[in-house]
Amino acid sequence: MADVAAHAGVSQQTVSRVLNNSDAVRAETRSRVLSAIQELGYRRNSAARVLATNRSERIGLISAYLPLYGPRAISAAVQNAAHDSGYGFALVGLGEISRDSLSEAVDRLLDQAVEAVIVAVTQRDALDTVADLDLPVPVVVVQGVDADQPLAAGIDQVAGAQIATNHLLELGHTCVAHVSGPLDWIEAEQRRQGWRSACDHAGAERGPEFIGDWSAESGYMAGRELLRHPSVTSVFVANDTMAVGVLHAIHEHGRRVPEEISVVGFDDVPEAARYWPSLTTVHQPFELLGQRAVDLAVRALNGGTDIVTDLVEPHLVLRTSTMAPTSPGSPGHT
Amino acid sequence: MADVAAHAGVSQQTVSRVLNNSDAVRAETRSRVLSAIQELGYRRNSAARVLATNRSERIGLISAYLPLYGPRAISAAVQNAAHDSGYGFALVGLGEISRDSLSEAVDRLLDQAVEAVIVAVTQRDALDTVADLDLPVPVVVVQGVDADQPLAAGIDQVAGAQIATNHLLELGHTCVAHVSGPLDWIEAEQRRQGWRSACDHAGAERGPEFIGDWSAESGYMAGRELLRHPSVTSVFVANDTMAVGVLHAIHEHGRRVPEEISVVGFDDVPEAARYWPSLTTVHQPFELLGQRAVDLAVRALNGGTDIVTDLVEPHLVLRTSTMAPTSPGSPGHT
DNA sequence: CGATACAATGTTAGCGCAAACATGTTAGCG
DNA sequence: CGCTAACATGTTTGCGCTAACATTGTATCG
Repeated sequence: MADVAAHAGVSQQTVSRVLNNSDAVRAETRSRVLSAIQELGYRRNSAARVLATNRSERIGLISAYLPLYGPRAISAAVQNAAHDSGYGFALVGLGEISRDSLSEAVDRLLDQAVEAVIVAVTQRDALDTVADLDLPVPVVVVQGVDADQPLAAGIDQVAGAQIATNHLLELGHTCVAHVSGPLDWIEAEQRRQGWRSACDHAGAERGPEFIGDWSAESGYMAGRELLRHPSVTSVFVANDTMAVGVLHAIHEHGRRVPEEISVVGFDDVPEAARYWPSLTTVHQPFELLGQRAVDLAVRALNGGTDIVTDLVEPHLVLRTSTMAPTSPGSPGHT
Repeated sequence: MADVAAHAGVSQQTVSRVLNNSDAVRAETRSRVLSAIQELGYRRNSAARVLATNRSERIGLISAYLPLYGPRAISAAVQNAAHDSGYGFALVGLGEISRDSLSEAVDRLLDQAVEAVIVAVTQRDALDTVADLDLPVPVVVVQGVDADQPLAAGIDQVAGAQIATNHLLELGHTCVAHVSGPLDWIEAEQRRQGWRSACDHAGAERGPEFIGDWSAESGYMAGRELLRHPSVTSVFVANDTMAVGVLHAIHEHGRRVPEEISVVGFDDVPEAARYWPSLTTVHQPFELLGQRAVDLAVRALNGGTDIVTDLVEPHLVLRTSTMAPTSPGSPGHT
């Protein structure tokens, strides 16, 4: 920076002012400095800047299970939103969920001087642990929003599950089975709760219930179990990936979707329209969620102390894996 | 740090020595300092450290198309490998590929003071552009490795495509069609080349060829075209996601996989075993690739100037979407 | 037993930048 | 024409840390 200053015939501080877009610099001086910068290929040292200002303009995200579609989509959305808000972004993925790994994740983020932390780990005890850790920066919880948490943004999982289940009920199915995610996930629990309440509210029978681990393989296992209940004509699966497994099991058993069994997924992964058959599913507005989460963080950084819980609504995407139940023997065709 | 020093009754420099695991500190002193750190909840300021040492111990990754499985898997693998090697990790994803966006990506990484850059953008012109940018840090290219690039690690795409194609040929198919990715992707081009050379080498007919964009939708479109060639009994699809679309098209047309048409994918996504039918595909060892890439970067940082191109081998995963061709009319069953 | 080495610690300086304050320079006014 | 205000720029200082050198204490040796 001193070199640039010398080259432009100004003081180092003036260069700093140009770089920070201070308006106390004459246009002519500014351009002289800018061309000196250009000429020397100067690049500001961000470590020194952070040290001097004590601001990093970076926010951090802690996420677990990044191979899964949901966490991944959230991470991408938060990154985009942070960038749009002029913040840098640091991600740390969690292998397992424990007090130690969470604490290490937080350490890594604080080492990177993040000004706020967004937590996308939707296990109830993980959230408690983080609250326990008592961070020196604002913490925003994203997805898996439960009660009225301090700073939280989420997609309404219960509503999403109800939409999915109601769709099946409105088609005339009298019994809806469910394949859930691991129940220590808040999302899994809430989707299950939405399914239950929709069935109960409609006075419909709750079909058999299976617990998976979000993987296609677990969906397949659940699907095989499901097929031992020949009366079941519809199933709400808690994510699209498990739905792939369920579909596989059904095909393998020689039964037809949707003629004999209707299937609804959750997530609307990009391939969902080309699964076989094309999968009716619940679409979650992750981009919006990311923006909301970053907004909350930024607001907290700017002194906002309001206790906000921000819930956005998912919607159903109708495809061909669902239809009205047919009486046994009357085929129907896609 | 001064507080800690005062609290432990030592100089600030001794605290620094403890934090840096210098062996010139008596054990008793060390523990006294450590407990002072504990007590005060002290945390080292990394910006100051970076400023003083002029080392960030961070490497950066530039990746495009992160929603796709391949780039995503590479990114995760590089992150893990970097962490294992004691390096921090900064990721910048690219929306579009252009000189400007690449240059901005590089800027963002250099702003984060990365010591090396790994480029996972496998478009030929993008690589040229990056080479052009003339970075002040080592650059490692990962995947889409072509000639003998300076520092590069990749998975042998040609070999992978040959394995896939040969598998079909060995089953007795006399004609293998191909659905490729966008041909400006080095990987797409190399997989196509592998398919061509395998066919030619075996003296087999190259079936019709379609160009997709890696998406299931494009695979579906390609599949529909493919079905207008009723003589085709096998197809090698350049990734699993497009294979989903191809399978969808085939099912929709009322034809059976693998009895009438065999399908091979590429990538071995986690769901591949539960697509319908279970998809034979080529598995890429991404974790290994990430390690190799980081190794190259670290070696370059430590003064290694060797011109290495590191190629690892993929392997075929046999599932049920492939079988020997049957003469028309003789069904066969899964 | 004094010289010598080495181990443990302290002291000083500077990394590159921005905040705060000091100074110079111009225009506007009565 | 002299004074003031507003603007443009320069100077000084310190952010928290480590490198390099300086100092002290302690064992070792002939």
